[in-house]
Amino acid sequence: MPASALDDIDLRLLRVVAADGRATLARLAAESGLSVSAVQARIKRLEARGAITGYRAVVDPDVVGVPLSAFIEITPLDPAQPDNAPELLEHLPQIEACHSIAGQAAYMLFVRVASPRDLEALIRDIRQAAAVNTRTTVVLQTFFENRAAVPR
Amino acid sequence: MPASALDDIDLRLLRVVAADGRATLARLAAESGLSVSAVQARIKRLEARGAITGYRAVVDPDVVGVPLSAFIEITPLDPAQPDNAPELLEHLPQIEACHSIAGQAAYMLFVRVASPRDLEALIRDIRQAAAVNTRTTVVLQTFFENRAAVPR
DNA sequence: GTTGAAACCGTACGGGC
DNA sequence: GCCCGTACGGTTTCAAC
Repeated sequence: MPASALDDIDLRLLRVVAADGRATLARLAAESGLSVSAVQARIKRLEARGAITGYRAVVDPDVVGVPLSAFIEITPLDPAQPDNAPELLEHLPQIEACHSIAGQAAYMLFVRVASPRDLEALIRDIRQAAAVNTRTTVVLQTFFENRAAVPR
Repeated sequence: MPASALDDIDLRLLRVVAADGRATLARLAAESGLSVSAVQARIKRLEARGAITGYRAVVDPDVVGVPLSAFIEITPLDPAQPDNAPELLEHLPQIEACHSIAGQAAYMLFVRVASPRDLEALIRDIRQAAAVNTRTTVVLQTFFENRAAVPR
């Protein structure tokens, strides 16, 4: 796949659409100085190239019943075994993110659950599904998250 | 602020729109069995109630030049001082999320930067801005993230 | 990239349950 | 209260340039 670099207008469009996924082509055109059609062609290119991987509504976790979140670091019980923890854990919808990390643990998960009781059950499920030890850090308060990551 | 609970249709709409922030009212109507007007009224209610806090395009960090991410735990140097680290750090755009946490550290940050060099500079900025110690865990690979968090 | 025209969509309003 | 149908203006789409 080719990789003609993003120019300033692309970055500008990405910044706007990252902040407002429903921005109209007309607004994007106004903010970039291009015509509506030119903007549309660029957006389609950005989607095709994988620069834009999707669009989502941001949902308040509290309102939909998952007010408790936590970081869970996991480490395989047997380092000799093949390690495919991400695949083994993918089916658990409470796991919002899964990163492999440098440091003592092998992976860092970010999870959302309804209650401490559900967190306990989830940790049990994770340990069992992936044969890992866990180290859980409960989130007390979230000051901000989901901030758009398109550098100026 | 009232809080009439979300019914099954609301949750269904949230699930669809969380996965596809550009889903049309027509599609939401088809998937929920309601008319376009009814769906529109519900979406507006969900936005007004704060169940939907916004819409965004998901941008590939690699493509926009921030391929390196990390978790940074921070702890105030002087526990006696008033602790307003989140406000002191808000101006740093590389910080994508800031949570206060239970455990040894006070806050967990998630950051994105272009290079190890930039990570070093960011850590220095954080220490200086908020008068904190830091403990950084570099992300080696992200298997998944941004998974929609609307429970079934 | 641009223009323009047609199809589609979001919105407001009227009405019925 | 919640829902449906319709009409209008804005938006997306795609051809031709």
